[in-house]
Amino acid sequence: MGIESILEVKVKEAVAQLFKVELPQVEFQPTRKDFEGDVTVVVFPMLRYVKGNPAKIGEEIGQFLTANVPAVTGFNVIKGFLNLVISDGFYLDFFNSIKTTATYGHVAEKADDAVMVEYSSPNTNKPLHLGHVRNNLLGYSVSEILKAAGKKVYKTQIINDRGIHICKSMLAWKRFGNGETPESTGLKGDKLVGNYYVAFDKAYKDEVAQLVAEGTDPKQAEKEAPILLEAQEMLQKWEAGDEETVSLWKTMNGWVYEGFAETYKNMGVDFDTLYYESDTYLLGKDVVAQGLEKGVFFKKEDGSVWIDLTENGLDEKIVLRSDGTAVYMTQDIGTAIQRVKDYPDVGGMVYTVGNEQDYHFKVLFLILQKLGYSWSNNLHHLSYGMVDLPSGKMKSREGTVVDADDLMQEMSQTAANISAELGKLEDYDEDQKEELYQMIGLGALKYYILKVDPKKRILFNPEESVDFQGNTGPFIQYTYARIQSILRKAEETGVLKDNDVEVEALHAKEKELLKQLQLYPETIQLAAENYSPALIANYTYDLVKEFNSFYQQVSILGEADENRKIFRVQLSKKVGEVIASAFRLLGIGVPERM
RNA sequence: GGUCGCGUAGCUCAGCUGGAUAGAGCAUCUGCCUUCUAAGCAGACGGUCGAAGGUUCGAAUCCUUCCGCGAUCACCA
Repeated sequence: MGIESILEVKVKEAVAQLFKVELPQVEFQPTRKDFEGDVTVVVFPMLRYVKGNPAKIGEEIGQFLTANVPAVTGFNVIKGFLNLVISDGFYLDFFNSIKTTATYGHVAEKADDAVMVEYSSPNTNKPLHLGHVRNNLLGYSVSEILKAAGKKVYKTQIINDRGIHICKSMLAWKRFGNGETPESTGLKGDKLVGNYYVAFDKAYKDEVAQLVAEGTDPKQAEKEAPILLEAQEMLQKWEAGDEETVSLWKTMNGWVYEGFAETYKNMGVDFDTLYYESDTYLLGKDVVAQGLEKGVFFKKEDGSVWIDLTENGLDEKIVLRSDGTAVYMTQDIGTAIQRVKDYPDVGGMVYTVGNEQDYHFKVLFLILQKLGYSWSNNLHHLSYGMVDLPSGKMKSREGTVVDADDLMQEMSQTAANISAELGKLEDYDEDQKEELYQMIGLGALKYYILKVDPKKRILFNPEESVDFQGNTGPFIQYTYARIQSILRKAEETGVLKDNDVEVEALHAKEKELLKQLQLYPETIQLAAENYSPALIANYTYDLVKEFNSFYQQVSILGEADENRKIFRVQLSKKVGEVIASAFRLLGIGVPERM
């Protein structure tokens, strides 16, 4: 049990006894470094219940706690802040209670409480770019965090394999492709298909320009360019099940999937189950029909179906076209319901989708609530800001994108360059080096993206490479590697032990480390509640900074006292385990050496 | 125009449901490798927390107005 929960009870007891008042809650905070003490009780909020001078009240509570709580060995009061000094013994007991717990900080899975996390969900007509990277890293990490907080998690994505965008790539390939394949060109499938998407756009623009030159109104030209009309015709053929079209669609999608699979593997993300838009785009129509009967929706004269959300401060929103076909919203309603049918233990969902769709999800969740689904109160849109370049938005059609594969490759290369300069890995073979560089490069990239609050937009400057020093992934990996180095030496000299040891008078740095370790479980809970990997990243950074300071100031293996040496090794080991555990939640690996 | 989000040091970001003198990293400048990995440590420099009001014992945090940036307001997905 954490010190605060113990103190909470005792402070209430103190107030009850001293002032005959019941406190509903007590406010704690870690004592600031400039003051003596470990935990601070804020007296001000008590003034609503206890009348008097806050300093004096603090004084009296402090005396009570020192006399009645063994863990409290002293106190001081500054203004309305009661700073308590907590005994070394308390922190040592805490450490002994967790030091061999491999899953420290994690909560055991509650099986009845599953959640489905959707992320990635790319279009299948072009390669993944930096925006997808942020999406994937967030979705994956949040999934891991939710698991650590005791949820059962299904990771999923909906693959947008249908629609006019695919037809554009298909058409361009038919026209200009000469039968090219990933095999014949040596290109990754998604790259190949993406090239044709760009080729389509170029041809389209040329045609529009020509029409305009021939005197057509520019707006009309944009609608009437032959290649666009042909693409639309292709979509109709696809929907009608035309054999040749469907076959080409399958082939080209297949190429893209192979390309994506490679990218996902390199990125280190995965999925438990997949949904394809081509399977789900018709879902939801029945639900709309039922909702219409129930009066949730209403029909307009032209036959289109709408929902009126004006009383919720939103507008009217269409859920079915006048020709009876599904829109985006119809599909999402259907897919959500389908998912609960497929996985009945799912009681909530998380959608990792960019913030340009905030409105869509607000509406979707409201609709599902009005339809009366029990799980509709546990839906969350994990909304994140765009990743922009200094030149503005990334646009695939214009080629101003930071390609995911290229970026990961560059990061590994940077790691390799730095590593070669430092020259600490002379005895590693090429494969080991390659694996390590990838771990470090990816670690830098992932940390760089995940440490930022998801809501904020990221400005990514490809000219300035991602840092490897300071508050970065490699810094944390480096600290982990250092710890492993100590542990290897400790093992050789026989001081790597699990037994509890008596240590008197903790070093200030040891105590700080223990306090930081104590925060790990609540940090996971907080990160899960807020769907925020950034909290995990920042926690880990603080822990690592604390360890490096400790490492620099005290000698671990050079410590003369045997018990203390063993304790410091144990402490280092635990810090290493927590680093590894936290980084696993971020999807980042940790190296034995670097 | 309506709605939503963001605005903290030159740059990139922390700052939990309001709490003590607003914290890190990068950059710049000082020190520290014959002792556990210097991708490190210790320190200096750097802030009217976008602006103005308000609530409060106390506001970067909550409320209002305004300014700036972004997104969104399709029978596209």
